[in-house]
Amino acid sequence: MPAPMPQMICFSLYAATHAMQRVYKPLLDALGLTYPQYLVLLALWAADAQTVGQLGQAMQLESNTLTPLLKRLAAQGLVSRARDTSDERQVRITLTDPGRAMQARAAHIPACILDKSGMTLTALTALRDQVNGLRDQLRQG
Amino acid sequence: MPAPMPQMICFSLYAATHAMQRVYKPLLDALGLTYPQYLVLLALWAADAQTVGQLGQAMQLESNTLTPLLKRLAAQGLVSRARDTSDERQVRITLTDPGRAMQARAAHIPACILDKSGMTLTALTALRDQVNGLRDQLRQG
DNA sequence: TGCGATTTAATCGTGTGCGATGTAAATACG
DNA sequence: CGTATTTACATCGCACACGATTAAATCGCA
Repeated sequence: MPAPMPQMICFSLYAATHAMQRVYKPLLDALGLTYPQYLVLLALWAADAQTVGQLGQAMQLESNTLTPLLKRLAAQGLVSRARDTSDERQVRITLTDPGRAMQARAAHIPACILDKSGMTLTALTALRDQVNGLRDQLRQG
Repeated sequence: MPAPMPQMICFSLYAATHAMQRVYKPLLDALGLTYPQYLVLLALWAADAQTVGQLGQAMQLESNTLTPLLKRLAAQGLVSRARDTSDERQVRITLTDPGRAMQARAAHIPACILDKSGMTLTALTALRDQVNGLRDQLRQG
């Protein structure tokens, strides 16, 4: 697709993101998770009992996307959704026992991805930092 | 989101792609286009009269995604869809006059994106090549 | 204290992505 | 030839993303 640069970088990110998701797909299917659901669980494994808004800030998503996704995670019994008692506007998302147990069941995934990326950890880290830099520029611009 | 590397690069791409689409959004809204629709038009501006399969290969998308998208472009009068006379299984997508005219109406977009990226053309090119390299590795792995 | 403004989620409609399946045209092969 | 297989696209269902709107709780401030 010959085109001026900005299109090429945007298509590049678009295609790489889809390619990445396709690599994750079979691994996550075995756990009954989608890619965004997995990302939310990662956030909760790092810090449990976050509000919808906090998760939204971490993932850069609004409640219109997160609410249905979180309801599906709750329907699977991986998280519980409860209004915060001190501020009933907020809904706090908490891992259940199966939700915490899922972390161990997903523990092998990072190594699989690193393997399939065909890159060294160092190169991947450098690439991540550059992509994050672009993302931050785009956010504030 | 503290997590092992592969998650960080995957989330990095995920977030950067969304950030990129948010930058394009207001520019494309003015033209009545979505981001994937714009990418398809870019492909057609580069090479007109492609089949659904050829577009799918360029975009790495299947007909289940492209068919409805192309129908919306056709409904807007930007492309026409016609069975290939020599092989009726194939549907050939051809730009209409308004579809070709759209190229001029979208000509200012690349400069806007480059500006908002806050990066030099050289840096953006290098980043694109790295991301494409990762994408290719993931595809074949 | 009371009432408007703000904050936080949820809901609704549209448009992708994608697995699974269906259908018709073209091809392969006995 | 005629039938099986393959190819190319379309259809269906589900799960994101996201703009716009709504509803409830909280806050600010007279």
